[in-house]
Amino acid sequence: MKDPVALYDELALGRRKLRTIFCASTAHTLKVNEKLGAAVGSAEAVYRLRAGWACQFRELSNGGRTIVDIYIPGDLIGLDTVLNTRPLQEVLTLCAVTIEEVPREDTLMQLMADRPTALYVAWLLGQRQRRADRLLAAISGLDARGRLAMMVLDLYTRLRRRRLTTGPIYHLPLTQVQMGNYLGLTVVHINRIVRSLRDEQIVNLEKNCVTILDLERLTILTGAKPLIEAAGQ
Amino acid sequence: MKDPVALYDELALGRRKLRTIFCASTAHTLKVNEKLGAAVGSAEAVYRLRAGWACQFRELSNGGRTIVDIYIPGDLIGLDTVLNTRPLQEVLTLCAVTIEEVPREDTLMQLMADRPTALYVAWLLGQRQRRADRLLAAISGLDARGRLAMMVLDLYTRLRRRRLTTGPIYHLPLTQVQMGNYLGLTVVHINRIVRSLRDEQIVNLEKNCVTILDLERLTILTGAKPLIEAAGQ
DNA sequence: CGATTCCTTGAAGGTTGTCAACGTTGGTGG
DNA sequence: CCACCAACGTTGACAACCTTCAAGGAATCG
Repeated sequence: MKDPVALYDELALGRRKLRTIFCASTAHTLKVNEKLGAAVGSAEAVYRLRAGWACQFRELSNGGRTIVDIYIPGDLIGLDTVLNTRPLQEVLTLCAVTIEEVPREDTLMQLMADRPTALYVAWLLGQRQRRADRLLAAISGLDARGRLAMMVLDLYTRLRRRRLTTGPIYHLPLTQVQMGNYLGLTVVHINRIVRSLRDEQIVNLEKNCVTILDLERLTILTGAKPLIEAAGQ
Repeated sequence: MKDPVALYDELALGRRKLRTIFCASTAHTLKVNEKLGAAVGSAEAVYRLRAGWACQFRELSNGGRTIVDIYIPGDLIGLDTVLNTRPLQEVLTLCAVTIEEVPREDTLMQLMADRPTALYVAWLLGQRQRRADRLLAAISGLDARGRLAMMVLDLYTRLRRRRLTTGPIYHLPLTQVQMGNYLGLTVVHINRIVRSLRDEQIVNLEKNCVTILDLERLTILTGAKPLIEAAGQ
């Protein structure tokens, strides 16, 4: 890259501008299990989670739901779907939530007219994409233990980066059914895996509270299957 | 949305501008199984597939690969990773390919300074995201037959939209190993599913050539499992 | 022709889903 | 306060799906 420092500065500038816009916007509070589109004003808007968690899901004609992304406080929601014609995806709160809303016409057109914010939006979209790709790789290539380990570690990393947790412990407002929808597994199996990871003193997961007991073994689970490996290549 | 027609027009304008930029750029040809970063100039660039297919993948510390997206002629490559610091993902050609390359510093900064192109880039990023989410939902919620059906149908739809195929038949430059990496299955199982779908006269898939025999049943496979269902809720 | 890669098929075993039942928790109203 | 209800968590038995292992066939290219 020609001038990485300039790019970094410009992204930081875009971030500040965006934050300013959202701070000046109207704030709403939502209860657990509310859909964003239905509860708040227009269905097509961009939101920012000030407090609480949410998730994006798709309905399977099956009847089941697949959770494709999890949002933690500070995340922007709806940037990836705002330009799409049909909203095939929806957003659900995972606990009581405070969100800042900016209606579509006010935001997006203005944001994209200014290079720093446009760059920052593109960066955010890239972040979301990388999360999706990581999840895809985990579901596609790991067994149930690896997937759960990846979820625990991934959220842990994201929370730490935002300074939302300090120790190896955090609040996880997901039911086991929802973990199953996120990881492509059934409740029953999630339950078994949770138990086995607790029995092995790797991670404790109960009452919406995650405690990482052995970070090293947890990390190993996310990358290499506990088989012959390491000689692979 | 306030003025959908204006947005649509602006996106179309951005698309034309982007196309102009790429048409004026240098074109490269690549053989099958070449990595984009290594083969062409700088590792950090944005490409456009003029002819041929490519795929984006992640290495599992396992040794295996997970294909997270498939690119067909006309697709832009690298927009989602260009702003990321570490290139944890790579792009591989699936057949002989002609690509247009625009180095990062020339493109991105200019693109994002202009609203129509910035909007179009955001739209493209949203498209890529939706593909990822669809794949995620399929792998997460469908059995092997459903996943393969979804892949066949998805690529069919994309090719038709680009006018790259007319009848219910198209060229698919993926080996069965690669299909497995894309769908989270093993070669052996892919092979069995391919056979079963052919035996049932739903889709014929041999020699890199897909022939859709029964579009209706194929569509059913992608949505509802062939079990009790439909009474679900 | 040999070498490599890809496709194909069978048998055995493991991971995960399904079904069914019960325990636990938290909230609501009599 | 207690009964009740609903949602969530937990556990066992069994079946289905998919992987692994192994081996051979087919196609492509030097």
